[in-house]
Amino acid sequence: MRANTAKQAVRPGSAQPGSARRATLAELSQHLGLSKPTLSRALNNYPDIAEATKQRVRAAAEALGYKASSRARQLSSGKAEAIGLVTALNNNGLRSAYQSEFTNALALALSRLGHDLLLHAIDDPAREVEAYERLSQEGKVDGFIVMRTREADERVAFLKDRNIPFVTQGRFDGDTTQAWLDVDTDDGFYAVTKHLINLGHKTIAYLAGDPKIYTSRHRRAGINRALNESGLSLSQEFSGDFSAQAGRRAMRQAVEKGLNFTALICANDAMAMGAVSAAGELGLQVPTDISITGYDGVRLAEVFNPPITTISHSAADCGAAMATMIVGLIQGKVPRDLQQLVKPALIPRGSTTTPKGL
Amino acid sequence: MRANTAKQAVRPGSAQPGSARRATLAELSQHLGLSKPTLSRALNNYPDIAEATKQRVRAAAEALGYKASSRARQLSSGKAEAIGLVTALNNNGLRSAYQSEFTNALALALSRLGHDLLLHAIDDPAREVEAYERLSQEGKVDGFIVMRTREADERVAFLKDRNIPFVTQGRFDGDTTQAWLDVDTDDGFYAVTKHLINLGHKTIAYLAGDPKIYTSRHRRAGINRALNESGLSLSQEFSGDFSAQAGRRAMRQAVEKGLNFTALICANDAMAMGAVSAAGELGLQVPTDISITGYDGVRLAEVFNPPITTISHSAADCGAAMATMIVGLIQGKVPRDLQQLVKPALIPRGSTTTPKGL
DNA sequence: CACGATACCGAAACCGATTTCGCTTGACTC
DNA sequence: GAGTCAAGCGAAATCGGTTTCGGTATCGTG
Repeated sequence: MRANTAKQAVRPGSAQPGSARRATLAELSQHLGLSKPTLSRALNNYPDIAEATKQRVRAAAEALGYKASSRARQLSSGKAEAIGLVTALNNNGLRSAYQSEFTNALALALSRLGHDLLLHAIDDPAREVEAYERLSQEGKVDGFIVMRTREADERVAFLKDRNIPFVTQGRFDGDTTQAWLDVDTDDGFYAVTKHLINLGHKTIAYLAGDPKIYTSRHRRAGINRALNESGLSLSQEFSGDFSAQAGRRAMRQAVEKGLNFTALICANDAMAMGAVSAAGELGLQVPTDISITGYDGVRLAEVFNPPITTISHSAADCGAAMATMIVGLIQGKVPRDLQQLVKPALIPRGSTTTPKGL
Repeated sequence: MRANTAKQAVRPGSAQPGSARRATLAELSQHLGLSKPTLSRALNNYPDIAEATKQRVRAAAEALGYKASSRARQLSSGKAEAIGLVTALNNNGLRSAYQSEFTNALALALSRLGHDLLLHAIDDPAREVEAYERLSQEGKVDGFIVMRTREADERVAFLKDRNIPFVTQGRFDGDTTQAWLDVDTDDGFYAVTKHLINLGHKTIAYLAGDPKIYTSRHRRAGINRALNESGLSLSQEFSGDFSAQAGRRAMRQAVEKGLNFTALICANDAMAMGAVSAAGELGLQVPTDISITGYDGVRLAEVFNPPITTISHSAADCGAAMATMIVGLIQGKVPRDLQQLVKPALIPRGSTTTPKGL
């Protein structure tokens, strides 16, 4: 009998590339002379299996290249081991930068916690809830991350009704049992407004975003708080939809009507960048003629011309935090940090300075 | 006996919100007096089930709110019904905009084809292959989308070896059996170079990206082709890493050495925007003093100040196309469009004009 | 020495679908 | 009227794990 070429011989079906058949628990069982339940418990580190056995099992599993089939595990355990993230296709290429960073962080943190991230995109916003329904009914996910909650959010209503675990990005003021993470937008806009006031601005305008977004009123609240403290009030207000185009439009409107403010607070970076661009085209110098601020901390704002003063928080941190929350909820251990309010930071940059007269 | 409240009574376990227990095939079977296999085949529209029976089954399924458990189906059918997308966490917030758009389109198209998108993020690029291995070994996905292939790509090598279906974004020149989609970068850079030449530029520089990226040589090829046709050659060449910072660095370098060109072609939009920003800070007017071009069609480039002339293609179209390809591969029907070369389009904008002397 | 703990492990059921194989029927042929 | 064939459906196995419920040693204890 020849010395057999150990490694190849050990793993029968998968020597040649292509035959990707992996070892099953039954095979491992036969190989070791131990029952399937014992193997299962050994591999999952149950306390009622002898340490020596565990070692032996683990070694054999390693040698045979055994990896538990997640499909089988999911079926028998009744868990999908996955979290759903439903995103409606939006044409806002700027916001998606934040989203992308957030999503990646979320996926990373989830996988560390033994869960996958199931990304589901829809193009028809009207059928959003349907997506949640399908994913949960078919048992593809154990819970959801719900982004950018709205007032009277039908997604939230649905998930609550079905008792499906979920964490929202967006707070719930009344409900103390609902898990959410939110950015302290109020605080952020207070800071940026204060920043402008401290620079000497007395005529400040605001370009708002979609009022349906939950955080819209927090933005205005922060701004008003800062203005009130100094006995000021908003010189003018525009409304936009968070797009760069909206920023351009607002800027044009402002100039057409005769510019009556020295600083413009924008509800997000995209609109700020749009406004800055338009300002340049309209013969206004930023920041000497007009100061403009954003919100989000989109990386691009940093290299914009001029770089945009903004308020930012770590998308990655938020993603990681929400991952922990949702997995905690699913596993039944209600996290104590059920509701987290993240403080954003003011990042002063080149798009703001003292107003002209000063 | 009272008239029972029909709807609630029909579906036993799920009247009250919370008890999310769905009907199973066995229950449906009992309800209808038909066997499980028959139900399964009826619901999956097999030809050997009477049309009348199908109708009856479908109606009952609808009434009972029956949705097949994807977990069970996945186990018995041996398919994960999911495609994996592994992304290494990168700090490039600009590129992620493209990625996000692509990913969403991919997810949308996949779900239409009955597949899910499993997003897996990793932070250690060295363990990238490990992620592919785990996802496939555990049977979580049926195939992969591999982004931005590199020369001697170990991901590709691994997947090929294991015979796991995958589609790459990035071509393979030799291999005609490998499924890929690529952008005709060569064509795009030819176009942008031609654009500059037509404007009258004779001294053109190039800011390259990571040379390890497969497409890097296509960029240069396109540029050279256009230059050669006009008897020109590159005035200067910089190297960067696709980040906005790299664009700033290159611009500073160029000015320090005494600017000896009138146009700068950047390997992507992010670097172009960085370069434009830096140019402004260095007292150069874009485009009058220097023309700068990008590549990618990042939405933000559109509202940059000035808007960046760039070369673009639809990330969404690419995502959808790749979804079709990978699902086709998995289902064994090798698509005829196994290899797709997408033509990008030149988008002339404000960052390019005729050089100063003209 | 008998008895109850305790530590480890196994048999069988189970999760909820799909798949294989074969069994009825009725219609149709000769 | 026997034989053939297709249409329509069901029994049982299967996918590969986990869970439930016990069973067997081994050990200490009174």
